[in-house]
Amino acid sequence: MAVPFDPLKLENQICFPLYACAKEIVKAYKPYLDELDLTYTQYITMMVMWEHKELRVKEVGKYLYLDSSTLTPLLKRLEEKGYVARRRSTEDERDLIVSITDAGTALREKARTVPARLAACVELEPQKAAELYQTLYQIIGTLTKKEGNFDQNP
Amino acid sequence: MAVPFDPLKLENQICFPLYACAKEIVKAYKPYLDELDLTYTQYITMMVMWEHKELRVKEVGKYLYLDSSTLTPLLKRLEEKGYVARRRSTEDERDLIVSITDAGTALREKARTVPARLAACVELEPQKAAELYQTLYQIIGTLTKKEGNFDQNP
DNA sequence: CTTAATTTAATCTTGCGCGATTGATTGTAG
DNA sequence: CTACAATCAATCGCGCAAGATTAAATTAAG
Repeated sequence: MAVPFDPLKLENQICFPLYACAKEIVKAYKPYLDELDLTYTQYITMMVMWEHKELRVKEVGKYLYLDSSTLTPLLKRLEEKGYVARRRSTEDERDLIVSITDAGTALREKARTVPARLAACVELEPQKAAELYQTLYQIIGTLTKKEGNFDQNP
Repeated sequence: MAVPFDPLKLENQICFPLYACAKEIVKAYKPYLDELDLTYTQYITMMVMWEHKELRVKEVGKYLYLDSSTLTPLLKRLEEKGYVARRRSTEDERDLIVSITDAGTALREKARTVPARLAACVELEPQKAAELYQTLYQIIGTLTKKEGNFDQNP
């Protein structure tokens, strides 16, 4: 009665729940991020800007694993909303420098309660969360080392 | 010297590595799926079709956590490639029935080696993979039970 | 039987995400 | 100093995702 293991069945995939879970989490953020008029990607971009105040587009991309084709239009939208400023570097005009504005810094206060409210939705035990965190970064490390060097210190 | 825990720092997020990891995995699939002329979403859709042969769009969506606004154009593309057929149900003309074609079934053979080749890229220990699998489905279950009833038996 | 509510796929709009290309700027080799 | 390579941000095309709306078909209620 041994049922042969089928590697092409959806339920035997490890990648599918990862894909689906990421989507569901982004969806869970939506009501909270709507209050801030941010999408999820804009939100994590603001996190990077809250921490670093001023970065080149390239550096933002290193933190988020995104490139200019995604970030350029996204940063323009954040600029329209008034949360960041964009200007060319005078030393090297190829670089575009993104910096946080006062409105961007103020937005951080409005965002303070978001992580806790989301955590309440996810209801994940701290130990499992820690394991998940470690495993995910291990996979990211394995995959990004193969192609492309993601040294986080530019 | 206690550094206060900052819930708005990117490195303190559990959701960000989930989001980034899902993206990197889809990227890792790309070279293998390019050989099949499939995108990742098309690939998991084909998995559902390989298993079930014939489903309504609604049912495909239940398995993949996707709705018609994503699936309708995607299934049309799979139809253009010749891997699925689309027809209205005669009993209930609201339902559109998707069925696997011979070419779709044949594609399964070409896809057989994909899971193993991807697993080789990810290099995840079986025990960690099992933990990850369990945790992800736990989160998906928590999030999808809040809004929307995802009973997989229609 | 007729009207109203429900279900379903399709459509529309917005915003990623990424591969590929472009164009401007800078660095380097001869 | 000049040609060539490298490095950036920006652009383009395509394919998701998801919310909102639409239109057709079916079911339920009066």
